[in-house]
Amino acid sequence: MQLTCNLEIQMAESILDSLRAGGKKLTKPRKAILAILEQSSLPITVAEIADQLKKARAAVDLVTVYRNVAMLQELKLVNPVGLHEGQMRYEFRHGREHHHHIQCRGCGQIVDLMLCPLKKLTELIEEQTKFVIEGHALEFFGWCPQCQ
Amino acid sequence: MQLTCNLEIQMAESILDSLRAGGKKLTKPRKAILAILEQSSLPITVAEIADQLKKARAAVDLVTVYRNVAMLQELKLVNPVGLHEGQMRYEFRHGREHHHHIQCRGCGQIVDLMLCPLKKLTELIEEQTKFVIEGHALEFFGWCPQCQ
DNA sequence: TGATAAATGCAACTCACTTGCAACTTGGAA
DNA sequence: TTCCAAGTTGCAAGTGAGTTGCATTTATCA
Repeated sequence: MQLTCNLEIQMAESILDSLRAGGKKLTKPRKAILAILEQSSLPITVAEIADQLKKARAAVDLVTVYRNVAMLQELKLVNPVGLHEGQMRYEFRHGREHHHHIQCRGCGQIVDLMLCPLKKLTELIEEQTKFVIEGHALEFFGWCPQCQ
Repeated sequence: MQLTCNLEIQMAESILDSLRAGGKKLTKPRKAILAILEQSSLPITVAEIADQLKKARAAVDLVTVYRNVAMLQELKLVNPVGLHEGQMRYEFRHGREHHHHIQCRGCGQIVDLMLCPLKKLTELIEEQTKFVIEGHALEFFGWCPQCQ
């Protein structure tokens, strides 16, 4: 029976630096949460992070996951992804280009879309509205090949 | 003291037709909810609809507002607008062009953006992913002139 | 090694939204 | 005009995501 926790992965130095710069400690629960986020190729929910930690025998309280995700968001290490599902998803930022997502209305499957057509438009909107734009959310919804 | 309810407005025939076609009844609470939605120039929340009805001396239970908004969404008479505030907003569709929104991170102010750059991109994504795209959500976040 | 600031886990809470059900409207048929 | 079935409403109670308070624990650094 496998009793060791295999979440000890190599964390990029830049991430550790960001944490140190923010006066954050590298606790065991925090390392495990960071590992799950880094391993996940698509945005995941807080509950999913907690579930995976439980399965990996590194159970962490849901509250701790919420607090860590909020902290990582403040440090801009994770992006929130809102797909109008009733809960938020989060994805690691490190080493990934700015992108968007499409989700199937049938099975819920999420696919990365490695594109963003909004740079020019952002400037135009700033000119017209006098807002200073900080970010945007763009998601597509539809039906995947299997669910059509 | 004003005792009459001034929510009796002229409802577009097309809306009434959609309701009839769906086997829906035109109850007093429903008419009042439709009136609030039609009068609102920006997306509003369920709680805001209920508040406005209370002020107009036409109080309707929150549950009834939720149920009506869900029904209007199914009939495609209102659009959901998710600004990641912890609650959804809704806007009447009738007589308004497809558009998007920008919200100030300071004061929460919402402004309509009468544009959409996503038609061509949607076709491209359908080609590449083999999804059939049904809709998209695009919101901008930033700081309005007063909050900068 | 010891001090201290940060982090954790638990319990209890808030708030958006949903569900079950009995009582009440609406709108069409008799 | 009256009656009735389908649809609708309001209330109470429930669900589920996310938050808060607080006592205990842990990482970090002098």
